[in-house]
Amino acid sequence: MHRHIAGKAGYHHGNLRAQLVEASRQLVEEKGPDHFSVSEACRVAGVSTAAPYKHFRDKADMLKAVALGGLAREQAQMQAALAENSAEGHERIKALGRVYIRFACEEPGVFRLLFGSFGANADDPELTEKGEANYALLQQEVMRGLGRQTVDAEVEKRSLMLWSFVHGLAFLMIDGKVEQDTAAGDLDVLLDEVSRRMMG
Amino acid sequence: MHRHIAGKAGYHHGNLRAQLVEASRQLVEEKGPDHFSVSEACRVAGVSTAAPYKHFRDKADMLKAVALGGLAREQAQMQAALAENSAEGHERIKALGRVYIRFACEEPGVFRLLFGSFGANADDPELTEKGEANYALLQQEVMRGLGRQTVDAEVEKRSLMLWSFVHGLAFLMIDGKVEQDTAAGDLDVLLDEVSRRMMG
DNA sequence: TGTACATCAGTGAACGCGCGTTCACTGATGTAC
DNA sequence: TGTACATCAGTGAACGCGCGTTCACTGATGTAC
Repeated sequence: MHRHIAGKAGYHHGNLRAQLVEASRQLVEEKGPDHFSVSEACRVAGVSTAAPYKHFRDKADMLKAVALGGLAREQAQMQAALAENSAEGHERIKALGRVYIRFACEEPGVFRLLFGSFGANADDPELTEKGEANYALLQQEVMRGLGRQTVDAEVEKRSLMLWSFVHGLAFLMIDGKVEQDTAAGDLDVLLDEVSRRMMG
Repeated sequence: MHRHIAGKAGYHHGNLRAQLVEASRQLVEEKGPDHFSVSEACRVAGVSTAAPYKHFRDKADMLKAVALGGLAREQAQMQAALAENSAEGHERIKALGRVYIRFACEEPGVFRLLFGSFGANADDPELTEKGEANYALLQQEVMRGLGRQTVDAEVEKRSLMLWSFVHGLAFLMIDGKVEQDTAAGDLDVLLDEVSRRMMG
């Protein structure tokens, strides 16, 4: 039996796919989605460079798995935030914004991966679907907040305004254009003010 | 005399630096800032791969030149927009937003280059300075719009809200999350509504 | 005006590197008898 | 329970590639006399 890394169990450990995804996630986080390499993921997972091709079509397919994981975590965090905030619609929208920003700051590499086509996953239908599902959570809250029954043009407009704001702020923060610490204290104030102005 | 490409004039044409920057700009636009390579820029400029090192320290230095060009164009466009809009403060802020979005859509590669550290130019003081100078143009208009004399905390907050919005929208558009065509028609409506809500 | 010379922007070949992917293989596993 | 065998997840070596950068060089230019 070969041992390379704690948690690996030799030839047939039946776990390699998950382990490669985790190694890839770490690397995407450490070095950014560009600079991710299959070879390095193999090194981290303690496996030969040919091993991934038993589980993934190619490099893009590995990155897609990492992206799907990110979207799943984001969704879970959004749903948790909504579960904790059975309160007023306005608070629920703020909570979603906080999750979006927090996710970007905690996983900037994966957050970047979700945007900008790395490995030609730009138009992958599965990723698009999951991404839109997460966005739909915001749209639902905006709909409720405006007292509408359907996602009409007005709901879409308000949702886009809110998304653009948190998306831009998230990128400015992880790109170092806005101090994360400074914004951390003011973040609540900012989110409160923006969501009020956008939903009012 | 050797001729490789129209516009080049052989051994000492005295123009190579500018020509390499232009070739690099084209490539950054075509392939994105990641995927930019010195070798390819040399091919486009019709010059040996060693030539750039007479004009640039390294790859990062070439990208920095492209970024500076981008910031200069952005600044020029912002100033032109302000010159055309001697009107109400609100209109001037909208005009700046339009420029920001238009620049991102016309030069998505360069726009990306200006954010996210490509070639470790993240904290280059010259780039930071020019970037902040452009942002200062927005802050000035916000200051005027609010009737303030100085860039105080409130001005900074409103400016950041506006920047975040256009920045996020710009990225969502160039990343294909929001239809550029759809948004093009609605863009004015969107900018109008947001700037009103943010400045009101 | 003509010549010797210093300058320096270019060349072209080479370097070492890490990459994504393929290949024939090997050995652990589960199943049928 | 023991054995033969099919399966298939792993190996390790190799491939061709494009990259960033360095090197000794070369030839065009401008200047001093």
